[in-house]
Order: sequence, then structure tokens, then C-alpha cells
Amino acid sequence: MESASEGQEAHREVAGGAAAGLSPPAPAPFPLEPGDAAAAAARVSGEEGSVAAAAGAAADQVQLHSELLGRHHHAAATTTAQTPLAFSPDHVACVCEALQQGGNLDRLARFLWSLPQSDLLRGNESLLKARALVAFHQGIYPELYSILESHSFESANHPLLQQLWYKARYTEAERARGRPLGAVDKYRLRRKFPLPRTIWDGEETVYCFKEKSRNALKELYKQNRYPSPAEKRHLAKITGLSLTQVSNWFKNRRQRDRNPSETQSKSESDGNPSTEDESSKGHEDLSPHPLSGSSDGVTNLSLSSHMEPVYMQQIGNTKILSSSGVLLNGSLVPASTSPVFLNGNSFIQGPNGVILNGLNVGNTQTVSLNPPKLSSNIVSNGIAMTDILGSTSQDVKEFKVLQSSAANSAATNSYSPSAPVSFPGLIPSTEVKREGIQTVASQEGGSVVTFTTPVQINQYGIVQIPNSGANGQFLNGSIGFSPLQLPPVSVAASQGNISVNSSTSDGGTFTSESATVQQGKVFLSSLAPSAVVYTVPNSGQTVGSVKQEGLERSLVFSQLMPVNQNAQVNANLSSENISGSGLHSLASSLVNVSPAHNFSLTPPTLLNPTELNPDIADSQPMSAPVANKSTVTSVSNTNYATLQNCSLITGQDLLSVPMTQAALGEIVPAAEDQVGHASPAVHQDFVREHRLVLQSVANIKENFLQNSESKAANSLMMLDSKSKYVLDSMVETVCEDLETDKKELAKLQTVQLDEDMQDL
DNA sequence: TGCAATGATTTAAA
DNA sequence: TTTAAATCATTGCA
Repeated sequence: MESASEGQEAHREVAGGAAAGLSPPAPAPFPLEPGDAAAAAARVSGEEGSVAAAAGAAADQVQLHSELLGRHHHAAATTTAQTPLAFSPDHVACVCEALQQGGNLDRLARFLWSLPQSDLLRGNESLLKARALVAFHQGIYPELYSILESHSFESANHPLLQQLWYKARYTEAERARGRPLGAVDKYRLRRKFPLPRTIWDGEETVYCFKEKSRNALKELYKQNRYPSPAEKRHLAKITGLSLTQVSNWFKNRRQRDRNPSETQSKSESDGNPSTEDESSKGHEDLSPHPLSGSSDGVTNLSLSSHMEPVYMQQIGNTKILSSSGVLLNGSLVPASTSPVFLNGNSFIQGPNGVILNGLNVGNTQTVSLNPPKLSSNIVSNGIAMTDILGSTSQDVKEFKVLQSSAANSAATNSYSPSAPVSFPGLIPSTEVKREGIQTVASQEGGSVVTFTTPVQINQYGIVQIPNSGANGQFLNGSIGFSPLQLPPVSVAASQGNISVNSSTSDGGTFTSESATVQQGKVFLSSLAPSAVVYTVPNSGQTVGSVKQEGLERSLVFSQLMPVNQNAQVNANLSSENISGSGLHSLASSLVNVSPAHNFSLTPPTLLNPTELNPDIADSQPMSAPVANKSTVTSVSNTNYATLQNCSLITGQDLLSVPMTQAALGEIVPAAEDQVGHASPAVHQDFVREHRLVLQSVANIKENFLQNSESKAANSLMMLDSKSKYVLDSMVETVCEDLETDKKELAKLQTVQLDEDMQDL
């Protein structure tokens, strides 16, 4: 039985068949009536009456057989076993099938009875199936069981034979008990008499769904509780379930998450505490959204340096670790203490530990941050704040800004789609659909600006404000939209929207769909593959500061960082996660990095980026693998400092390009190694990130390749094209001019883009 | 055998 | 058409 519905349907079919077509067991078989086989053969050959050559030949054979039958009938019956076979085995099978399909089991019984006991027919599956049908029809259940157990049937015949098996068991039990069986009785019979492997594929099922199907459903659910029809179809395809079953599963899952008190099972929710947490937190208040993100996609981790549970979240291509009380890429994880706000690509930990982007920084490698103060926390949703060069409030007056300032009490009230109340000072993220990005940004001043004309974003990450003239009214992100993150095609936004139709990107790392407006300025930003931006809440001083010390090559903030071969494994996945998901394998791998150096962020002082790192001023080329210095490229003057370009830029990093496919569709086979890494042959199910990681870490690759099927399913999770938008206020970023770096990066990325396009 | 978990179905609403 | 909600039917387990 493949599923509950199928099982139920199967039972109904069997019952119906018993009522309509399966008459009580026939008496002793009697000879085949002349013409039966001919008619059957004609039906098989085509329409009845349409004479074909094959049908004619079959008719001849039938005539021959009839003659044999006649002789047999009028002669000694003992000659049957010695009667030469008049039909070929194929013909016999053909007739059997035809009679089965015609539902004429009496005739089928006669036909079988008439056949010689020829070795040629022994093992003929159609014949065996016919014999099983007849045995069932006649109530000779031991023979039925024997037939079903004695031959390994093709999977195509399994459903029918399974029905026979169960129905026979039911009938036997009913006769023994003298009463009809209830559903539970039948179920217990099914458990008591499991299907023989000869008519069952052997795949274990749990509640009718195969475990791998359930895992696939769970994985997608973590990413997206409201899958699109296309996603549902794809999921149905890869799970072997029907679209209805997939829909029902999501429907039930959502419902039961909403009503944990009624149905929530603590034992069955993936062992994932965040799932329960989320359900109990009323995230369902959110309107349906393609990517809920939130804490659903969280894997419980145990970090040696951390007493609190640490969750791994994957949004698109972004893997995020967080302790409780961390705002992750727009998802709020409530905490009573030490909230840490992370942008999508980096990890920062509060006073009790360090989590960097994919890095589990152990006790010996620390990133010291000033104890954050909730009252001044602002979230940068994985985006690098980008200023508008030369812009003024007038310049951006066409942006529509919805007030959403956490620090501004007057503005905070109206904004609570997903914000737990226990997170004061945080500005919750806003779900913005990709296809129609509604920019809802916070602004300290509360002004409202609206785009009346499209905003254009060129391939160099420049967002041009319409009607702004040619004198630099751009949304320029020094680490903004990279050529690879946005297609070279400018995209337009309708009025009131900032629409970034990043058709070539689907990875969660693509945070280009971000906009922030504050203090009359518009920030459109994105993370370059090598850039990291994190916001450090401080004590509320007007000038924040960041100091970095000894941040060398080994400290990598890139999402896809080279994994240190000497990495210390500090993450322990739960058994379920380990067993079921390659994604988790990846995730665990990503945290297995042990930076060799420490750096600290000291109490605030306004630092000039150049002072912090002269390399910036020198515009050290980013041609891989360089950029080995951490750089603070901007310092907020509103309590937040932004670090950028802290990455160790390597070839891998530069090629850390998210998948270019648009949705949860086909897994795009990975192009061959772009930069000549050590692992040219990579499983094609992997998305590019996987591949790149694998290229870097051979031993991880082995883990990934253990189960390609699950990897494909997990890869799906990384392809969600939707991004969350964190709207913040009070964040002002000073962007550095990294044009030189950008150009170098652009070169490399352009090459990659070309190859991506070829992949597409 | 009871009960919880889980899949399917029905109904109403948007 | 999709969703939530309620409910039924089936499954799994102690």
C-alpha cells in the first residue's frame, strides 16, 4: 500500500470488485468454451472486430487450441499434461490479461484449467497473476497465498495483488468471526499478515507515506509553509505522492502547528524545538507567504561553547546559526538576553559565544562584541547598507516609506507581523514577495517617500533613482549588487515599489531585494559574495565603533568559506538530522571551521575605515585569493557599526554564486569546475553552493554523495527565491568606495555569470 | 484495546 | 482556487 488514500481506495476497489465482479467461488473448473480465447485475443489485439494480422494468427492458434481442447474433452483427461502447447506463452499471457481485464473470471478459470502444465508457462507472470485471481475468485486462499509468495511480481502488478492478499485475509477473518470487519480489524489483519516482498517494493512507510517522502515534505515545510503550486507539483514528483496528498500534508501540518495543544506531538515534530516554538508563537498570524523563513528551518545544534541551543536556519542558500535570542536574517528568535542581530551572511554571537557565518568559533577564537542593548538594536537583514550618493530627502521623496522604527516608539506600534513581543528594540522583518516587492522601510524621521517611476539597478550594483539626472543620484552600494547577484538587465518597479527582479538568483544569499529608507535616504543593498555586514548594537552612543584586531586570512565571513582542513567539529546534529538530510550535513560542515585568529570589537569609537585598515584605501585588488584583511568599511553614527569586506576572498568565494534557477524546479546540473578546483566531478544534484563547498572540502563531499536523492530534496530548500526584508531604522551606513575591488570582483563574477547563463 | 499521530474529507470563507 | 477549521478514517504503539 503506497498511501493511505491509495490504501483506502484499494480497499474500496476490492470491495467493489467483490460485490460487482467477483462472484462467489465457482465450482470445479470446466473446459474453455470455444471462442473465448479468440475473443480475448481479439480484444487484446485491438478493437473487437477489427481484424489484424496478429489477431488472425491468434485466432488460428485459438482454433488449434480449441481443437486440442476438444480432443482433450472427448478423450482421456489424463492426456492434458502431455498435450502440446498450442499457444505460445505470450499468447497465453495475452489471453489471460484480456480475460482479467474483461472481468470474466469464470472464463479465465476455464482457460487456465485447459492449459497444459507446460514448463513454458511456468513462471509466466500473467499466468500467475491470473491464477491468483482465480484462486481468490474461487476462495482457494492458501493457493492464492502460495502463488503470491512464490514469485516475485513486477511492481506494476503489486497493487492488484496486494489487494488480493489483503482481501483474502479479510474474507478469511470475516468467515471465522462471522461478522463484518471494522476498519481497525482490517488494519490489524494487515499488520498481522504483512505483504510478502514478492508483491511489495519493501519500502517502509510511516502512516502510509514513505519515510523519504515525509522527509522531503518536512524539509520543504521548514523553508516554506505555503508552497506554490509549482513547488507542490515538484514535491509531488519527487516524493511520488499525489498533488492532493502533498497539499493535504501541508494543510494538516499547518493546522497542527497552529493547534499544538490539540494535536501537536512533541515526539514527531522533527525533534525540532523551533517548530513547536514557532507554532506556539502565533506565526500563523502572518499571511501566507512563500518563505516564512522564521525559525522553522532550524536545526538544533549543540555547540561546545554555548549552553543555549543553537539553531541553524537555512533561508535560501544562507545557513544561519543562532542561539536563542537572535535575530536571523529577518527572522526573530526571541530571547530574554543577549540578542544578536545578524545579517544574512554572517554570524555574530552574544557575550556567551561566537557564531559566525558558518563558523563555529570555539572558545579559543572569539569575537568580542560589546554587550548589546536591546533598546538600540537594529537589524540588517543580510544586506549591506548602501547609501545614496548625493541623495537628499528630496531625492528619495518618491519612495514610499512606512514608518517602522523600533527606536521610535511612535512608529513601532503599527509594525508587528512577526515580532515577538519579547523582543523590544527589534524591528521585525517584513515579508515581501519577490514578484512585487513592497518596500516598507523604517525611517526615523517618519517621512514618506514614494517611487513614482521605476528604479533601475544596473549590473554594477548601482541603483539609479529615476528622474535624478546624471549627476550621481544613485543608490550606490560599495558592496551592493554585484554583477552576479543581479542580472545586467535593469528592472523596474511600479509605483510605490522597489522591484528587484533578480531573475538569475534564487539563493537566499541574494539580499539584493532589500531596501531601507531612513533619514531621508534610501538604502538598497546586497551582500557581495565576499562581503559581510553585521550590525553591532552598542550602548546607545551616537557614534559606534568597531575595532578589529588580527583578523587575518583565517577568519572568514563569507557565506561559503573555505573550510579549514583542521577544523574542529563542534556541532552535533541530532540523529534525525544526520540521518535524513544532506543539508544538515552541509550545515554541520559549515560550522566546522576553526579560525586561527581572534579579533575583537572594542567599545565604540568612530573609526575611519582607512584608519582601520589601510588596505581599503589601497584598494587591494580582490582578485582571488586575496583580501586577507578584515576591513571596517563603514561605521554607523547611529549606534551601529558595519563591517564589510571581512572575508577571505578566495576563488571559491568569488564563485559562491547561488543557483540561477528561478524556483524549486529542476536541479540545474552543476557546470564543471569553474576555477579548476580539485574536484572536477561533482554530483549534478548539488547546487552550486554545495558544489563549491565540496570542491573545497573533499571529505565533506563524500558525505554529501552518500544519498543523492536526499541531496536533491535538500537542495530544493536552498532554492527558495523569496527573501525577507528587514526594515530597520536608525541605521546609517557609510559606504566606502571599493570600486577597484568591485571591478576585479565584477570581472570574475561576470565570467561566472556567463557560465551560469550557459547552465541555464 | 485505548489513544495519539497522521492522512483524508468536508465545509465555509476569502 | 486556496485556505482554515472541524472532523473522520487510518495507522502506530504501548
